[in-house]
Amino acid sequence: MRYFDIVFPINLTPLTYRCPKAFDRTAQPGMVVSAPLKNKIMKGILLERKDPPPEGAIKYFNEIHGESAVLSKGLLKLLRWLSDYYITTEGSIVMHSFPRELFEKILMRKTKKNISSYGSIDFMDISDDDITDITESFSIANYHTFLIHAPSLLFAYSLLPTFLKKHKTIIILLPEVSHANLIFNSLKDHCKGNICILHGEISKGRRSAYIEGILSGKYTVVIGTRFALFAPLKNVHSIVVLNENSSSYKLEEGIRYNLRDVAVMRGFMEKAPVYLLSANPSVDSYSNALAGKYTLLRPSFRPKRPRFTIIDMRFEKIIKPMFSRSVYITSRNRIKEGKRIIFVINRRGYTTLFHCLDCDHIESCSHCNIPLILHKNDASLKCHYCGELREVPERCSRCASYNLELLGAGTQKIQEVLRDSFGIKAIRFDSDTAKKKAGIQDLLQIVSSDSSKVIVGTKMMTRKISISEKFSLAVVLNADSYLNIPDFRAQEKAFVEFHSLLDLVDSSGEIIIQTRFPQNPLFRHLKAGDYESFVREELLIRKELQYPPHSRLLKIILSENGTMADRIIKSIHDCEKNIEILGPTVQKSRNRADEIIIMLKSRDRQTLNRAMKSLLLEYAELKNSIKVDRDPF
DNA sequence: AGCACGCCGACT
DNA sequence: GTCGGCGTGCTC
Repeated sequence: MRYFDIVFPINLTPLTYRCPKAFDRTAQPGMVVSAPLKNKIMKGILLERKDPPPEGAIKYFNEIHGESAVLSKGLLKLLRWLSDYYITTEGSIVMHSFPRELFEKILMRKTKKNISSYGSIDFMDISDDDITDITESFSIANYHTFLIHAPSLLFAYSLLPTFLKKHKTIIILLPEVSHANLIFNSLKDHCKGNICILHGEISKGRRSAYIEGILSGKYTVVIGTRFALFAPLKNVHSIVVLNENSSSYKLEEGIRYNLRDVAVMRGFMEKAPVYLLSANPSVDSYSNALAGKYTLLRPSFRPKRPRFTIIDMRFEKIIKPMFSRSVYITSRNRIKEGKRIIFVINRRGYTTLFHCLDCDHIESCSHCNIPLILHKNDASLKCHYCGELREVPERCSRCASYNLELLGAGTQKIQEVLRDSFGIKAIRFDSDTAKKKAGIQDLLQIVSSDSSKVIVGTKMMTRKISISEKFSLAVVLNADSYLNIPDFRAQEKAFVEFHSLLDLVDSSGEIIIQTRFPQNPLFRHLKAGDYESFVREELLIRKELQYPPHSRLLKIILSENGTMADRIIKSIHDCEKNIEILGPTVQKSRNRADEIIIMLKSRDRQTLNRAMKSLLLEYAELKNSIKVDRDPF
């Protein structure tokens, strides 16, 4: 008599079933079967069962669908690991992350339309001499993680054709849908119809066809976002994670894993090499490379780069709001020459502070307690966190004084300064203008049209503008807003933000950064283009403060207020001495009720896992209001 | 007492 | 996901 565990795509641990005699020879883990569950027949996946069957009556499963296993051994192992590491049931992982097409009827196939509206990029020619380390690594047919530090984003993308030549079955991950579409289009000509794309915006019909094609062996190259990593390929030869540092890989809903870490784990389970690829590697990955856990590969190609200029705002004369003398003069000259310029300011709206000169009161959001931003177009004060709108007051809401001043600047204000100073109409590119009916595609169209020379935008602009656009000058007007956020990754994020401007500026161009903290070592390393020194210095600071990667974090999110937080803290305190507890704090959210956050910090992950598992047992009746975030951002 | 409704836990 | 048990509250 054979027994199997079956995992159903519902939040449930695997359940044990008997294998009917007729399937004794054919049944194997990874197959899709139907089994009775609560008077219903439901589809699930067979898992291996090693322990003797549990006591009590055990039902038979009904039938097997398909000829062979749908999930490879590697994917099954990954499933087990995910449920253990992220402390959830196997069923919930299958429900959230595995293709639904494995269980549902394949929908009618629609005529396949190509994605054409998203454009494509021209890959650069890469000389074999520049990437000998990389091509040598191709001889490895076992698990190993390589971190490729590419000299530019275009170079990183341009490595893909080389990978496709060497590896037959390959998963290529990108952090965002738009990137995935772009690279899919660009790679199609390099493949012989064996490439498919999977992400949340692919229509159901096409997704079904792609999953079916992956199972039948038609598609061996899978490109995409989260869905692509769980593609049911039989044999994975290699996994490539592009822009591995991107925070978009970190999920903030459901099971909050970091796709990059899961990709490394799938490589391990499939015995396949994993390539993390970025022009700005994360400190986490880089430190793994320095520690010898990953192998660092650096192409010898060194492109000519634009130069960085750091402006010390403590001593510079400020001519216009946010415009130092140097920036004012340089931009005036470039505008005269008809050059293309981007201004980066990390704030939309008009002014950031509505400030009373008599009582120092700053108009703030009653819900989120952060300053409201003046939006001149719709004459309102807006909370950028919860979106609350308020009319612009004539008098201070605390002391009723008329003596109000506007402080700080956003994209609207900069647009106005550029108009008044240079008589030009700059394009505004932020989430306000991207949301308008014209939409982001139109905005990108306008940016690429020749008439648009000067653009003012937020971080969202620098991420969306294609790397085929080039500017001769980029100005970061308020660098300090990146540096002074209370996050142990603030320095790293800022470095990436400034460094990634290199991809948008001509090699003969210039990047100017205005700061009141020019002594920050980040700027020295940025100018020298020496990422490794930056990381080494950053790692020393994090070691001193015991932050990751020198420790592990685990975030507990409680959706129930009351005394629960205190009780939980006490339980952890009593059972684990090696865990540092931070909090509780209240997390305001724009679309959910307030949440209570408790942060746990420990040297090793096992301690955290142990504590969390016993905690969830102890508070089993409240498990629906306790969420866990491993390695939070 | 009888029945509709909603919440919550169990499902092998 | 979905069924059934159970408690609540309303009606006959």
